[in-house]
Amino acid sequence: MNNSSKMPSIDAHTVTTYPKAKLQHAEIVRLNIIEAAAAIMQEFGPEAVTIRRVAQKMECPTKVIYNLFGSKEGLAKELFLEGCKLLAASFQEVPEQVDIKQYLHELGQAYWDFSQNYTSYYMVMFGGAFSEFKPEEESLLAIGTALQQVITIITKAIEQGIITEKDPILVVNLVWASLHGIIHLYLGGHIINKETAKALYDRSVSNLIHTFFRSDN
Amino acid sequence: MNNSSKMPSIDAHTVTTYPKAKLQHAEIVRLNIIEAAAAIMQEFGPEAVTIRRVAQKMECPTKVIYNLFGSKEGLAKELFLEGCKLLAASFQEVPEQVDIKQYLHELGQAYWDFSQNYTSYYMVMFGGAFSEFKPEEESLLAIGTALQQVITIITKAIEQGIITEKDPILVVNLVWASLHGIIHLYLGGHIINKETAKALYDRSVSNLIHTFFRSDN
DNA sequence: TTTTAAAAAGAAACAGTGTTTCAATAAGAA
DNA sequence: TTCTTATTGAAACACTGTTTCTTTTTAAAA
Repeated sequence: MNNSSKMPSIDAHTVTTYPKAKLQHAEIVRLNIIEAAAAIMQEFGPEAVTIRRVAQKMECPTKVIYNLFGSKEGLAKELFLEGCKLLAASFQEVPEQVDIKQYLHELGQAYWDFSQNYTSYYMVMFGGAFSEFKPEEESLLAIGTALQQVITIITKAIEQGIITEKDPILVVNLVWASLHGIIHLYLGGHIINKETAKALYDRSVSNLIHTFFRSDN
Repeated sequence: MNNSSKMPSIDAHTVTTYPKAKLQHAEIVRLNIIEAAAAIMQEFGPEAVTIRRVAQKMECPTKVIYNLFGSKEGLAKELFLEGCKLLAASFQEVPEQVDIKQYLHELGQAYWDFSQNYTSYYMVMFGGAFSEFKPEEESLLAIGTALQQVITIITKAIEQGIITEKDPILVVNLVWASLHGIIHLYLGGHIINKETAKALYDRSVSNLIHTFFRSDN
């Protein structure tokens, strides 16, 4: 019985369908709409996320969504940020390794897994699934946060002198872009076979690590 | 005065706006529609290519386009194939170099230039600009043809033993995907600055060549 | 507590999309 | 010339993102 705080007994994730919450709980409705949109997206793909469909799932008029998000782009941005959180969480689940190379291999694997387990999010974030949405400053920053773990480990490797390149962001961008390229060509249907794509991916991870790390060991 | 062949004196690129050509010159109309779509796309971007707009430019009902292409996807495919031809031409304009490494550098530069000079085509071919279009067998083959020049030079390098990896397709895919990743992140707004993107690109080209070629020279 | 002004609801409409229908029309073969 | 087949071209359908507008509700002021 933890209904202690200011809000009356309303659980955002169970009770609050739209009409009961209304404007006094605008923030809760907002979160529920994002949740509804995410659910539709994950089940039917990003193209299935239409304002009307989200409104229907929320049993509310489309106007409510426009009041809270301004436009579809506004809702898309929230899904983008949600995806960034999920990616960050995926990286954080990778246990830190003493062997930096091994650690990077596993972070690379985590990135691949994310793209396969959350394909819709990946396409929204990096595949342009919502063509109306282009990442602005806040969204770009969220990607930076998600990649923080990778940036940190690369920076550490540079400080330890096992990576000769001085700019960690440059290294991260080179690695990120290369791996993204394979994932994106696969998701776009240019690489037909998943095993082929994964083999390319693993090979690319190895090549990249080999490129940036000193030759010995 | 070269109106010698079977067709009466009709120049596809000047005279034949839609109503005059009609079905007796269905193939000419077809080509004109592709041309009109391409013109709209290059001037206003892929999202501006709508059936109605193309039909308006051709002064014909939308039905004609559906009769000739079946769907918007059918028209998108033609633009895709058109782009493949342009990419192939871009590669062919690169003079063959005796130094294979140098040649690859210049082919890499040609790929970058193509993405910048024909951004709309690039987005249709590799960026999923027409979400309804996914490349099928014929389209994938057209990409292969466009990349033929690269495949050939890689194969030659393998035969000469200056690339140790045995599978030329693997090498081409790794290079292609990596470079595509950078271009795509740039076009998608994830890399804000063009100079940054180009620097990343050049560095990636160098890294890739260094990875696959024997260490000496 | 009553009045008043602002804000949100909720349906309906607008402008656009890809696509299909269907009468009127034209084309090529019999 | 007649007949059958295919094309025309406008209109409609089902969908999209978005906006308008009247009714209702809400929160603050008197």
